[in-house]
Amino acid sequence: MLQVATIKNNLDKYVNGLQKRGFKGAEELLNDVLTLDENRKRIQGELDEVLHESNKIAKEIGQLFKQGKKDEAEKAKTRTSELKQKSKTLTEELNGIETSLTKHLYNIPNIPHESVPVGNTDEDNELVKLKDKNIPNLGDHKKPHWDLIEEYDIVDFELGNKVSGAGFPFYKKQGARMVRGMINYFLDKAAEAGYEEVQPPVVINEASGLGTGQLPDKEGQMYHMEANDLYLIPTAEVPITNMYRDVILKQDELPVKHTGHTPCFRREAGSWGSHVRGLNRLHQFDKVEIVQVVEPEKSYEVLDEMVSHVENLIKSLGLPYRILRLCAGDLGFTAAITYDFEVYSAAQEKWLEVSSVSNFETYQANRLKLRIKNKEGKKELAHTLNGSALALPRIMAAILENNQTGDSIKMPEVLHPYLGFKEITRR
RNA sequence: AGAGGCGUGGCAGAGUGGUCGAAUGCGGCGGUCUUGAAAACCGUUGUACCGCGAGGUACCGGGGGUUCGAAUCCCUCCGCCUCUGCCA
Repeated sequence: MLQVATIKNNLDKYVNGLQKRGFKGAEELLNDVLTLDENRKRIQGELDEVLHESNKIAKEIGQLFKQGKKDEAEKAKTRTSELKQKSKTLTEELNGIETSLTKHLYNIPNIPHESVPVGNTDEDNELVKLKDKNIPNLGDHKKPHWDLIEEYDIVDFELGNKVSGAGFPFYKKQGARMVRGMINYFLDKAAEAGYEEVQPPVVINEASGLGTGQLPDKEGQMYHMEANDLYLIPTAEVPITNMYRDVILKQDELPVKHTGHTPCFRREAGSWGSHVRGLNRLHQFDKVEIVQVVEPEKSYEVLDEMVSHVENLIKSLGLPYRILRLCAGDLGFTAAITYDFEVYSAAQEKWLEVSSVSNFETYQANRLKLRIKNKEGKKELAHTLNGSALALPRIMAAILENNQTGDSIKMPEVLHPYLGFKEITRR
């Protein structure tokens, strides 16, 4: 969430930033926010005065009772009724303004970093790096992964349909082992890079959803359990980042680096089509996430560090990949900048997004009330960042397709120790 | 799930209607002393908002209520503990 004071001091910058995103009516909305804030201050001031007055009288009454001057005390009571009425009115007015103000702020996205390219759709995303030399020539054996998984019996969508529904597959045999192996590999690599492992809950409350910005923006995209008013997490970002909600970090606790594996649940409402097949899009998938909380001055340096961590992971798996800097229009609600990683899946001849790494600057921290106490003892909002390292199903799809030989599917060497086999075979 | 108890500042722990933003201890910070450190002693030490400032307001798990006045009384929600029950 943006800070009112910052909006006020940088109105043009914020208007431009939102317009860059294609956000309609930015100027009007921001002006509304400023007006609401002005009103808030004014009413708060009036209320404070009224409360001051009635506090004073209440104290006097206390004194009078103590001195046994009951009559005078009773008389003083009558003076407060008008004040009470006034404070009630003002409080209601204030609550109304504050509700409206937060609602406005909740619905304003982050503004893009200056390096974010202009654009409206994914076609305007900027290609930062392309490593496609190792795209295999599959020749005669060029089966998409949805055929391969049936042939080798490693993922079962039918079974998933029966037990849960579409988009909830069973991984079987060497497929199940592959999932477990990749999770362990990714977690080990994150640990090597200094990320402390956590295993967070996979359900979150409303406050956490608001904290990282999934709510109210993505309300309809999360599974909601009404009986308990809890949500299934769409990413480990939510529980892990919310570990630091209402926290003031000391300098020596920084940087905060966490990694965690969780299943991720997404309703993907409205995003299904004929182009979505196999592992390309699921309602439940596994992901290893990396999260950092850092000082503002260091966040862009840290962003680069996270980008290269993800890049090294993909490289180590031997997959062709490209890195994109998302254009303003394609940027997530809370992000100031995002790098997407895509791997090339050679049989379906498609680039698949497998990671996105983002800097949220103070946007989440402001909602989370996540602050840093700096050397001078002053508190400032932290910067939060996160990235997928990595999301599994599409990685799996690319490995299966790119490494098929006709008789087997070769596994990347780095995974061998994690799998207990070097290739997937028909059995 | 049922019964009972509890939820106070970084921590521990007083406080059952006014003088309480809150005793006391520990911890933290500053100082005295010391070659240095410890101990001892002195001082200081919550957060947010408004205001140039003086100062004001709010906050004792969350929300609501009673009252001139609430940490204190009532309602409700959440959480924790104990016992009973149930169950990975």
